Amino acid sequence: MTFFIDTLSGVPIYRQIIEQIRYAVARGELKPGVQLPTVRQLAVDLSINPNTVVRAYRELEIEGLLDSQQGSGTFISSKEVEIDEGERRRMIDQITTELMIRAAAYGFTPDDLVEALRHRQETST
Amino acid sequence: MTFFIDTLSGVPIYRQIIEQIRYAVARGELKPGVQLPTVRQLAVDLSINPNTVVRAYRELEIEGLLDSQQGSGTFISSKEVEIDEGERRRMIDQITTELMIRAAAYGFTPDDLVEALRHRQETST
Amino acid sequence: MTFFIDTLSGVPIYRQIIEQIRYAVARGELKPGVQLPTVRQLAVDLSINPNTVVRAYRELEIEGLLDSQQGSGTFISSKEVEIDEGERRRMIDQITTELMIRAAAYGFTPDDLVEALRHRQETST
Amino acid sequence: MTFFIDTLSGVPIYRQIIEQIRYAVARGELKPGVQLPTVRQLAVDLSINPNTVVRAYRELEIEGLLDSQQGSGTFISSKEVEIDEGERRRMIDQITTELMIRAAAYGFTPDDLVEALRHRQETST
DNA sequence: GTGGTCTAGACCACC
DNA sequence: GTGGTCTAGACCACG
Repeated sequence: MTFFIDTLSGVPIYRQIIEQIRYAVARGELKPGVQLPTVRQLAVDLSINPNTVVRAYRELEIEGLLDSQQGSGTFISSKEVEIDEGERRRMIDQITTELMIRAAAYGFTPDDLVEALRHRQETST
Repeated sequence: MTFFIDTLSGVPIYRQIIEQIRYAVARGELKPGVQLPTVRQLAVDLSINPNTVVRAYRELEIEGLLDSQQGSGTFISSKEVEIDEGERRRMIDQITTELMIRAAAYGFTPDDLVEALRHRQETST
Repeated sequence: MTFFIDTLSGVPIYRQIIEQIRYAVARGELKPGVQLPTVRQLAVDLSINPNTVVRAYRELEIEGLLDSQQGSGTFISSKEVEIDEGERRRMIDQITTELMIRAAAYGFTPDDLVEALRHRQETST
Repeated sequence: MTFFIDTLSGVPIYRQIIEQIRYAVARGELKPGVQLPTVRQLAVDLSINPNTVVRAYRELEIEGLLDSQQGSGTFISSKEVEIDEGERRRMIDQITTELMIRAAAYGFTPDDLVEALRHRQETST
């Protein structure tokens, strides 16, 4: 997989990595057993500090999404990570809330957001 | 105006204040010349440190949205702050992008988001 | 005399009053014995707090430029205020220093300042 | 770069830092990408509180002149900060106006100022 | 009373 | 190690 890091967004790098891996798994691009880039390799590729990669991998390992095997590498965990449906529900609620507030601060209505989302879908199709 | 601070969200308090004021001005609730709560008063109301309020007010003053007058108080700036339309466009793009990535990390599609937004609107009607 | 107060400049109001009186005296517009507006009158005229006028007058009285006479008003002092020549020298040095630094922060050279000053003189002639 | 703080001038410390950085950038001493002293280091060097440095850096970051990267340091922003020529013009006007008023309060004419500026240039040559 | 500045020191997030 | 945020409390400038 390819990563895209935006150092200007203010979003921590390790978090960007985490979310992109989670996303890739969620949509099936990364299947159980697949090997991820090594810590050092990814650090070089993204021109970032290896510790940052370590931190992202470790957090996903704790979560159960990855399996790090000493000496051989890091892999997508075979055991499906079931996210509790209630938790998932709360998650999308939290996300929409935060972003409605942020959009509202610039005078955007929820309708504007919906339109922007639709526009994104069309252009990326 | 009334403020609502969520200390658990991870969003800095001063930033929450900034966005709520920006929002109130954007939707016309706070008009030019109107006085904001004093630094000390708002600090007491929100049970936070006065310096935190100072910081929020100061940032908005630099931006030109507020006018602080030593000895008399802090007011909504009389000069309209023109937000460049291009900038506003970039803003909603950035917001929706972040929204989509974070949602995708939990397996939500843009359609799920639109639905969540619609649901919000209906329930709040 | 007429006063001009700029509340947006950041320069304290009482200081603007002080400097304008000092200036008027320096160039001979206000001669010894002349009565200044009463505190209340000036406060009303400039739409400011009477205490602000009191402060300006008091500071000039301490300096010896004004004489406040209980019950009758405030007057330009009859005794010439001799400013020590050394002090005057230090004053202009301090002023030029501060303003060269401030101008330099925006990339202006002393030559730019000289030119700007000359331009002022011509346009105001 | 080296900083010089004058605690007796009445000019806030954080503002002195801001102007000296702005100046150094304006005259090309600090180029894009160059790292500034760390917050703690500069605080020690100048014998001031780290928060005061933070405040100066922060203001310049909002302005776009600096980039602060958590964990690595504070740098001169790569993106050139375009100062609008009209704004620059207004700036020197405001500065010279203030200079002339303050000088006039002590009986100095614009010519005296020009002379003082010239004198400065010669002696510093 | 108002806001402005500074200090001292804490804890967190990130690299 | 770096910067980011917040608190507590001081003193000053201003109206």
